[in-house]
Amino acid sequence: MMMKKTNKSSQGRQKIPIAKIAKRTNLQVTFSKRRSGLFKKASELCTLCGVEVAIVVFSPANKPYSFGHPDVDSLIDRFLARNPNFNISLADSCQQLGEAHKNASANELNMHLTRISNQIETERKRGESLDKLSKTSECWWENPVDELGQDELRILEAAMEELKKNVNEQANRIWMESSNTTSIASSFFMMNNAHHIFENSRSSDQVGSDSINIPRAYDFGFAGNIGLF
Amino acid sequence: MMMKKTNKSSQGRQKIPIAKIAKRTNLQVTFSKRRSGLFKKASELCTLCGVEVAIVVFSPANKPYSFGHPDVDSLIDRFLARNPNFNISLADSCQQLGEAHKNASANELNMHLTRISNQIETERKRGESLDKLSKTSECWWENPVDELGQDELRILEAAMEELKKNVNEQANRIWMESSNTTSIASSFFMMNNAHHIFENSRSSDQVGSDSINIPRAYDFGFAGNIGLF
DNA sequence: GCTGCTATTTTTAGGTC
DNA sequence: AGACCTAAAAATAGCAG
Repeated sequence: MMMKKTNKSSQGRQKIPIAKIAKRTNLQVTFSKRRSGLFKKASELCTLCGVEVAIVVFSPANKPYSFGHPDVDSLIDRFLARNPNFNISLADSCQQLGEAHKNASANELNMHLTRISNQIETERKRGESLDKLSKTSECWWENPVDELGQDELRILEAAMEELKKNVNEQANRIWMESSNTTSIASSFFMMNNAHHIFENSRSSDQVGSDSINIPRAYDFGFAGNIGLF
Repeated sequence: MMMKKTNKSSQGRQKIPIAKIAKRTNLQVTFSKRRSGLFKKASELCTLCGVEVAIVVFSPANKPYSFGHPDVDSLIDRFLARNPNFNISLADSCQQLGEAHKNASANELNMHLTRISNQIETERKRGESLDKLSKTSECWWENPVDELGQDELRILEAAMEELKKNVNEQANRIWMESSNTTSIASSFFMMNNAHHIFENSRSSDQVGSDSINIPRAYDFGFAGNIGLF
C-alpha cells in the first residue's frame, strides 16, 4: 500500500549459506546472536515441555558458554550415568584405573583424577535426588563398612560383589519410576557464561534465574582474562 | 495473486504462550519438533562459526537425547575440566570415595562406580588429543608401576604426591595452548538419541556424520523399549 | 511416533547507533 | 559487546495421513 521508502534502511534478512563465515567481525556477531537464539530456544523447550536441557558451547577462542535448566552440572552427571558397564566391580574399576595410569602421561594422570574427584564431589553434593531410592536398599552392606581407612577398597570390593546381584532389579525399578513420572522439579533457568579454573577461584557468570546477571571478571592466576569472545 | 482456497487446509502457525503445554499429545509433538529445531540450530552454529556445541535433553519421561559436535563426551570432559580442586591427590580421591560410600545407599554406590568407570573408559578412549603433552612429562613415575595388581593404588598414591608439583605448570601450558589456537578440528556432527544402559548393551542411535542414521531398537534386558519419546 | 502441508510467528542478516 | 531497525528467511502449530 505505502510506497516503498526510497531511503530503505535495510534490505532485511539476507540468506547465507550454512558454511563457515569468513569475515571475522561478521562471525563474531553471528555467534553472539545465534548463541542467544539457541539458548532462548532451549529455555522455551524447557518451559513448554517441562524438560531439562543443558548446552555447552565453546567459542572460536575456546571460551565456554553454557545454558542449563535446572543446571548444567547435574544434567551432565545424569547424562554420564548412562552406564556402558554397569556390572563392573570396584576392584575392576580400580584395576582399570591402574591400567590406564600405566600408559598415561603425567597430564593424563592428572586429568584422570581431576575428573574422578570432580565426579565424586558432584556426587556428594546431590544425592537428595536419590533419597527416594535409599529406602529400597537393604542395609547389609553398611555394617561391614565402618572404620575403613585405607582398607575401604577391599571391603567395598566384597560389598560390590554382592551388590551386583541386586543391580538389575534395582535398575529396573529406578527406570520404571522415572519413566512413569512427568514431574520435573524445576524452578529456574540458568545461563552460564562458563569458565575454566585451574587454580581454585570460581567465578560464576550465570545468566538467568529471572534476571540477567552482572558479568564478572575472570580470575586466572596465570593468564588473566582470555580475550576474544 | 491466487485467490485463497476456500477449503483452507490450515490456519497456519498459531501463537502459543511460553508455558507448560497441557495436552499430552500436543506436548509430545512440540517436544519432538522443537528438539529437532534446537539441534538443527546448534549444528548451524557449529558450521557457521566453527565452534563446538554439546546439548543434553532429558525428555518428560527422562529419556536422554543429545547433540554434540564433535561429540558430547569430549565436550563434557572439557567443560568439567574447569576444576575447583585441581590439586587433589589420588589418596584423597580414594578416601573421598570411601567416605562417600560410607554414607551411600546401595544404589548410590553403584552410581558412584558407574560414573567413575564410565569416566575411566571415556578417558582411555581418547588420549590421542593429549599426545602432544606426553612429551613434556618425565617418566619417573612409570618405573615403579609395573606389576601392580591390587597394590596399584598405593604406588599411584605416591606417584600422585609427586605429580601434584607439576600440575599447575602443566595446566598453565595446556590452557595457553588451547586458548591460542582457533582451530577446532572438526569433521562431523553427531546427534545422539542417547539411552540408558543397565546391562551392557550399547546402542548408538547417532545422527549426523554427513547423513542421517538408521534408527535402532533399544536393547534393555529388563524393560524392552521404554515408551514415551 | 513420522512426514507433509500451510499460514503465521519467530528468527535473524545486515545495517545504524 | 550490546540495542534497535527492517524485511526476508526460517521455524513451527495445528492438522492430515
